[in-house]
Amino acid sequence: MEYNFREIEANWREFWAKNKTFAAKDHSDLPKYYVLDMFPYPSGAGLHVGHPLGYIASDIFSRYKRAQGYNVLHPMGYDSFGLPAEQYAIQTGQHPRITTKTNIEGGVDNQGNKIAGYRNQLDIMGFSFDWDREVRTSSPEYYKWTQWIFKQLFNSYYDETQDKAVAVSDLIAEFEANGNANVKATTDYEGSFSASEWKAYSEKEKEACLQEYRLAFLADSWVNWCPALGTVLANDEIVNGKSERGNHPVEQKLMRQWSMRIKAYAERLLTGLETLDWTDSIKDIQRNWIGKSIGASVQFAVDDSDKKIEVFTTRPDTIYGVSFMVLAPEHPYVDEITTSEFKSEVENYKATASLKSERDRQADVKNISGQFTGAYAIHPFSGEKVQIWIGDYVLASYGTGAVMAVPCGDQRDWDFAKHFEIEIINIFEGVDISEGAHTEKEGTIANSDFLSGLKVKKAMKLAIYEIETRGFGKGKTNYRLRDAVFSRQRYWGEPFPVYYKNDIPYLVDDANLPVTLPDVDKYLPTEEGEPPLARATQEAWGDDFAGDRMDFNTMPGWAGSSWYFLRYMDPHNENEFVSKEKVEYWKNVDLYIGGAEHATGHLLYSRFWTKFLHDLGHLPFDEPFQKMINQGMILGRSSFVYKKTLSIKTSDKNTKNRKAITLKDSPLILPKDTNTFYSFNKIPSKEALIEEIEKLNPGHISGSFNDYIDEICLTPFRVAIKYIENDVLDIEAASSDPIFDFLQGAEFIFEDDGTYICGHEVEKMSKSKYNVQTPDELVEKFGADTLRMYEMFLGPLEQSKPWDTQGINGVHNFLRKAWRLVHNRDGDFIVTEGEPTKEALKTLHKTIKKVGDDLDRFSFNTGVSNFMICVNELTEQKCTNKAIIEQFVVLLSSYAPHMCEELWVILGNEAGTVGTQPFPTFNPDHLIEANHKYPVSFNGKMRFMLELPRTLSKEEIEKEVLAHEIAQKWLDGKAPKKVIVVPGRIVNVVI
RNA sequence: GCCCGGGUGGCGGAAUUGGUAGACGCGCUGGAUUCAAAAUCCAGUGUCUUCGGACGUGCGGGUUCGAUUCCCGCCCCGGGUACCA
Repeated sequence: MEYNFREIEANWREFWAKNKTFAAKDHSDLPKYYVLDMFPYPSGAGLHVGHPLGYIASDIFSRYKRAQGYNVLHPMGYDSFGLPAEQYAIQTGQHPRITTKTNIEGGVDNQGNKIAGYRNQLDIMGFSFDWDREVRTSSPEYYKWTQWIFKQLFNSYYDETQDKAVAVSDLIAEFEANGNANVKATTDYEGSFSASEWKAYSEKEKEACLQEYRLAFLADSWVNWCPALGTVLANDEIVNGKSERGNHPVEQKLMRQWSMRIKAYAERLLTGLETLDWTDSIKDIQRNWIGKSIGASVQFAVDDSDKKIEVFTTRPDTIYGVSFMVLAPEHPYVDEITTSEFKSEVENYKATASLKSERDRQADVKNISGQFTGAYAIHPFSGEKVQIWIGDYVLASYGTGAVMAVPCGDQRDWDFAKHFEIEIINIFEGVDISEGAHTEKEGTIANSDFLSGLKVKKAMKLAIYEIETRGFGKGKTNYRLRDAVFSRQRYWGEPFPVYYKNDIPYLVDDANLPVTLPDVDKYLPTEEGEPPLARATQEAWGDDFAGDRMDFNTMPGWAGSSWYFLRYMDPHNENEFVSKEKVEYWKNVDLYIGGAEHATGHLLYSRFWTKFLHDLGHLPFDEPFQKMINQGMILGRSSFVYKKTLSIKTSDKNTKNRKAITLKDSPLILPKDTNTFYSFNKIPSKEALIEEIEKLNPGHISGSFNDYIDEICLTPFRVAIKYIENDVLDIEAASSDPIFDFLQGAEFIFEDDGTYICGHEVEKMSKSKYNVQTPDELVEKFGADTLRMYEMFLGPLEQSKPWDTQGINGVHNFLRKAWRLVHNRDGDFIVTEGEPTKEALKTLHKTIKKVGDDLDRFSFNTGVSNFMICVNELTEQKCTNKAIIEQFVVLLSSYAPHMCEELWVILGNEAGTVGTQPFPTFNPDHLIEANHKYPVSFNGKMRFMLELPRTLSKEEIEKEVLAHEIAQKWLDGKAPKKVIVVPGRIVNVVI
């Protein structure tokens, strides 16, 4: 029988599905192991070969863990709320629910495109997912519990005394008993009230106060508003001042929004990182994002005013270096403190600053701007008057939105002072600050009263002490992490379990969850600018409707993904989000595989929610993902054909049109555009092209032409990679595709062998670049086992690498060779019983050791190499021994499960059991040899190999080596200075 | 600018604790088989070479008997972040 992968793979997939071979048991005496993949958003474009990379690795690892005797939880689901389905709905009117279902289950979209379906695409890869546990974040059964968790957050506040989340009902009880005097909570509330005052508050006032404590709260906050998307965005959804999705501009807007008080967890999110087995790079990204800085908050009184400006500084030791203050233009005090003399200038500056987009401000780092307000602050220690300025280098959203400027110790303050000719006080002993600030946190403080003569570190401590004892402020830790905006003005997301009565938000009762997403007539904002859900009629909300109105927002994408790993443990539980018993058994994720791009979004929010649910006693752990591996991106390899229509880039920025290029006032004459395509190795050189142009422009082109013209080349056109094999273009097939009909009737300059060779470039895989490779095509051509092994063979999992199918034959051949190990030329099955040879045992055990070690360190690519070496050796040995082959099949089964199941049955074993066989045990005895081949080096350079018995002593080895004729030659009669002998390894002779 | 990764043949990559640099695969070259092609098999394949050997892991130094691996300085590429007070 030939290796008929199509038939074999189809049969086994059916077998696994029918027998639920990979179902995880919730009750087991076996130790548990939880392997999780980041679940995908099911887009209409389907999977390309980059997506399954991580899934293949996690699948291999799951199978390995099962072989090691673990009860493995390895689920898959869909992060199925999201923008693309909604955009599609806006364009086509099709309900996102339907689009989403089609994208998952396959079918035809309403434009007639065939959709393969994520599930089908995943299935053909032979993954050992426990599909009975599938979750979809957009299903009401799932988001019921997302809403429930939101309610817990709403009903909790962060108690800083206990350092955990506590029920708001406890807080209310405390307010009723003692007011807020003894409450130490993470809050935006600044006032104080007594118990009787609290009791006198109206319901509305009470709720307004509580909102400032709740972990999920409504607040008017400056949000990132994206007009093009019609929604607010979280900080992590913005890249370079534009929306991550669609690259639209984002502006600051004050809006009433749901937020999450993630700041309360800043310190725990930071320290928790130390317990995690994640890459340093991801941990660093999170550390930077949290952005802890230690210093002091100091109050500066404003002269002739009762206002006090609070600043945060990390350098309280430099307080005597303060020569001015700067407020953010948006700072609330600006209008009040500005003197009449400077009113109009300040107004102008504020207007200019507000017009500048976030992006402009970033681009404008070099441009120093600011405006004096006319007001002065009183230095708390020296009592001197310092000018108060506003400047857009101070951000309203960080710290207190105001800084004490110390130009001698901060470069930005220094630049500002220089620019506006403000005094620069030097408070560093023996440091020259004429050319720039002294920003290092070292040196001795001078010219600073009680701080003079102290080293920076000591001065900092003393300064904070004095600031506190004299009542100017206190030591403080500041975090860059902002509270996370949790509302989105979109349709396709979780509705909030919230209704309003007299503008007071109330939660929907647990018994009435989920609040299901109502149908609407259009997926667009209302004419009044309300979110799409405002379109839903009371009937559309059905029984969910309560109060005056429902909340019109939906939750952001990260709501559902923050806890999905918990739901897999207990996906059908109707009474709890996960049962205590099950979460107690499965605990947190042991291995999480996914992209590094979620470092500041999903990975931070999941940690936040996990810690929160832990605080409430629902989870026995407070970190969701113990170990994480970030797979690299698979890049596309785009192919190009080259048409002889010259592309010219000039250093002259004004010349956009190549035909407008002029030389010595007369237009540059270019060779006529042709319809001729040059094969890659036949492309005329730049010199040849210039020569051609010279002929057309006699006397105009000189040596300076090369300086003037940056680049001159044929015009490249992309061609879909499906028409290309080993860079050879199938002209006939490509030109019959309407997208590439420009090839029809074109002339071609071929290679000498008559083929047309394409050029290529490595870039991101995308539809528009015609370089997308789907797994489906490759599975059809080579089989899933080949694709699985090839994706692993490509290189280390964590590294980005270009996709190139050229090597896939090599892996396919390996599997055929493995198949032939037990089949003769006629395809008949052949194995021999009896004792294996010593050689075969050595090969097998060497492979067991290496493959096992490779799996333990997630080195899947070297694992594939080791299988290849094993098969090469066994083939050479003509080994057909059953015992050896069986062990080999078990070893290989995690990588190539279909073929191994088949071979396992052919070998006479029970169907479907290869995956539960114990991982073969390594026996080092089989590797021990009587002799060792010593590499013998002279001065560190290997000269010859010498096989010697392992029993020899150092002295005997040295004697044998020196007596060897090649050694004699290298010694050339001289005595060696030294001989290093590492028994069982190497010999190095120093001469 | 700062913080993380990374730089090894024509290509993807290997070398796990400082011990034979280039495993394995692709590609390429030659040969066998074939009417021919595909497939398969065999041999070769870092560079230079006076065929003795010399050089060789981004560059320059250092430690060591021995460095892709450790240390110092620099260059380049990828990712993150950026008036963060």
